[in-house]
Amino acid sequence: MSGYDRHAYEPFAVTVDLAVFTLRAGVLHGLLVERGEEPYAGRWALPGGFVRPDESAETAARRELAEETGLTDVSGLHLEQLRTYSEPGRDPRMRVVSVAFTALLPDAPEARGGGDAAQARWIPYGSARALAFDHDRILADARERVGAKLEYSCLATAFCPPEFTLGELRQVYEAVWGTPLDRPNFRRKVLATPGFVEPVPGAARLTGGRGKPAALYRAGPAAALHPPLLRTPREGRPA
Amino acid sequence: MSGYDRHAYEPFAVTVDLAVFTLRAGVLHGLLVERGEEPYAGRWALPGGFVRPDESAETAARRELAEETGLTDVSGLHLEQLRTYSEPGRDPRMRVVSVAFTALLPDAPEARGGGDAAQARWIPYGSARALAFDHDRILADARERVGAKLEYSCLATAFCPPEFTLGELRQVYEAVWGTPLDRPNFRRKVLATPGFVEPVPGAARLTGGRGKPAALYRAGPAAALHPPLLRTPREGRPA
DNA sequence: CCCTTTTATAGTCAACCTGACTGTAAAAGG
DNA sequence: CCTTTTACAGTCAGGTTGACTATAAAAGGG
Repeated sequence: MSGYDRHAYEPFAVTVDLAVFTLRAGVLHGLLVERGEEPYAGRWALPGGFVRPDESAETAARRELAEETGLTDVSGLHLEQLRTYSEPGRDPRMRVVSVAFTALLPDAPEARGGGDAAQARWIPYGSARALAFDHDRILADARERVGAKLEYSCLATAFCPPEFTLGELRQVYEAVWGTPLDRPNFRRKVLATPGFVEPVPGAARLTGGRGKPAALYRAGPAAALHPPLLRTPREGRPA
Repeated sequence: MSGYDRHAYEPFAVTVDLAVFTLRAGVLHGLLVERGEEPYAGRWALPGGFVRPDESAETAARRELAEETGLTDVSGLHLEQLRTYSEPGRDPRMRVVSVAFTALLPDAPEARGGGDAAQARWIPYGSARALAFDHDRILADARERVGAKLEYSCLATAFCPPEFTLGELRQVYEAVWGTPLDRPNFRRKVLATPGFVEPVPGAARLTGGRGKPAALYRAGPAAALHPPLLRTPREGRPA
């Protein structure tokens, strides 16, 4: 903060923007709200809002998340800072610096357009284009970050309910990465990672759809995956 | 931005803080400035300053980096957003939201206290305690991030001059991770990763200190490491 | 009620990667 | 000249991964 005591400073508006993801029927969805006013009236945008004077960005993000999803308890949800977007001109009205967050939800309560948004809705990722402001880019950055974190962290369980099958966990990876994974290999890898998942002791089995019932698991205490679960490297980079 | 059009907003001051790292004699150093005024007068702090109205945080960070290091060309240096710190009360005078950046320098020009700081100096990481504001935490977060990125990216070359030996590259990993690495295995791994480094074609050899002269390499076109170069997992997490 | 489809789970096998280690070469310093 | 230091080549066993086969247990359709 060398310029701290010498230069005059200009005030900025500070907002949070939320890239909220969930899985519905094995497809990655993002939460979007329809704007009611100019600029970008009628366009879809990420939920978010101003940071209040007594809040940190994290606190504001969690408050907005609760307002927008209609969930009464968002304390256990995964919420993580993505990055801050501060280009001049990203908001046509004034100078706005926005701290973007990524949130992951296990199930998808139908979004009630809480707060002040006209309406909120879960949209399959990729089917919404031309969002307001620079929200297309924020959403893409968030998805990329989530995909990368699946490789070396236990983040995937944040998409799952408290008890889940390994098939559901695999669907998280497949939906976010957009690649099918080998079932037996995925199973072996997950079970070999200490602390990733732990079996639910009771003779617990679940019948969701067709095939053989699957054993239930809970998220384990581990936060990181050692060694990581890597996406197939697209191609070797040529020298 | 659901609250965008309904709630009044409060202005914030927006600053950038820089965690600048370099290697001197194989030891990780951070760039710190001594504060000349209250609060925290006389204490060490991260370099940084206010974001100007026509700047993005990235632009402001690069400008401050040039001012603080005295380098005439900082365009090629690695500069990356770390995260944003926004706790109320992190600055006793006013509401300041700070976007923190991490920068990596190959060599260490003796820091001239450019800009407005009383003086700027390279301090071995870990020997400076009780920095001003929340800068201890920012610096620790930055080091952790750099250590993690060394695993799965080609970031290490950002600490090296344009041409370097594999020994120098290995010292980067050892200094940031605080662990000695096996020389032959490190060499094998780096050379087996396509695009990480490429040999300097001329009969290029360098004599730095003692032993056998080493071949010179340049940074290659790759940005990511596949598969990653992992730190030894400290210990298996107990179930 | 049988047969097909779907999913879970067990297991095999070869290729690859990694960590630990040995050996040789080429310089500097005493 | 001998020791120390660093670079570099190579070996070897164990672990991990990707590809693949096989079996079990359910649902759905005829």
